[in-house]
Amino acid sequence: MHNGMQPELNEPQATPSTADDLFRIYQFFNEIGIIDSLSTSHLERVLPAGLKKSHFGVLNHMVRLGKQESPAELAAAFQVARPSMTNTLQKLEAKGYIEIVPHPKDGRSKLALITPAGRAIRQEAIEAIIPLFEPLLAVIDRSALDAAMPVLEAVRAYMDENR
Amino acid sequence: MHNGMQPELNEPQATPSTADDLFRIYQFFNEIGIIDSLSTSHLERVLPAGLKKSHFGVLNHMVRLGKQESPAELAAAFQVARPSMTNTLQKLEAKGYIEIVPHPKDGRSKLALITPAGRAIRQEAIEAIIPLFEPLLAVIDRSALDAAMPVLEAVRAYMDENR
DNA sequence: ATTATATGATTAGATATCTAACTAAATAAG
DNA sequence: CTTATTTAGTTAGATATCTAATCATATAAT
Repeated sequence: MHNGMQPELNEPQATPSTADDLFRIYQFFNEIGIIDSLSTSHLERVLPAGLKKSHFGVLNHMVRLGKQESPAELAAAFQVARPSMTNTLQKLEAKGYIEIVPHPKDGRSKLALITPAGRAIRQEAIEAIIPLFEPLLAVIDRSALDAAMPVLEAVRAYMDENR
Repeated sequence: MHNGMQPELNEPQATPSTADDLFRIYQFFNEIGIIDSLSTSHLERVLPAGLKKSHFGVLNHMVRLGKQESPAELAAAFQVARPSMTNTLQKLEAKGYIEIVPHPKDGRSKLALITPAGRAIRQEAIEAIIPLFEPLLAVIDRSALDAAMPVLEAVRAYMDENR
């Protein structure tokens, strides 16, 4: 249904063809791309207060990790450009979900702190997400996820290193 | 390294916990999102003539499928909004890679045709992509892909149906 | 100490994507 | 037939992301 590189159809069957492998990889990334855009729109449709995926991600990260981080650290954690994180943090601050204070030890840097309102909206978001994810458990079970995750992690690690 | 929902740590081990499954799904989508952004930037760094992933996707789709399609059909095939496809096609037409003609049977519609220049740049793009994908064959082998793809396809199909 | 380099954050500018609204044409309903 | 609805494409407006450039501060080098 979707696009893909041209597979070579007349390969000998005994030896796995490199062209075919490359075609599989292309299909793999295509599938990844479609899933990402579908899951992002599904997610943002249920997030409260007009939160974007990136906004929820940061709030959730802050609650989970429980430590104060600089914009640069957050940008690195989420693999986004620094100006993108500046934008995300400005939006969150404007909505009162985080506070941005000067870094006590480094005059160049800052620290992002989650506010009580930020914690509350993050909790609300999680409760909105759960019914979104739950039906998926019928489609992909735990063992299928267990099989897929290492592949995803290997691909990500490779691209992360060879950036 | 990345964000995720809060896993519940004190679950009984005998029964697989639903909260843990939900956490896995969240991690899964996170991994998907990171891979998509990394692979998109890797891809666009090597694409010729400033082609975007979406531009290459359309050209490649046209060559592979070999039939003339309308903007609406292309938007559906790539799961993007129609105005997005309008934009993509206008860029491709401006660069001379496609031509857009009226649909012979439907006055509302149009047809996108690839030009010789479009075929040439698509071929050039493929040759640029191959060395990008090849090292990945050392990281993910065919059997790992075989294991992962059905999971991806199941997730995509579910989200596609429950849009 | 002074200068050069590296790092953190932001601003500026570009662009791809989205939703909502609009126009035109085809199809269905009456 | 005439009208209502659906479908195709585009325009308008908003926004999240990116790269390049700028400014400030910290660290290294001389």
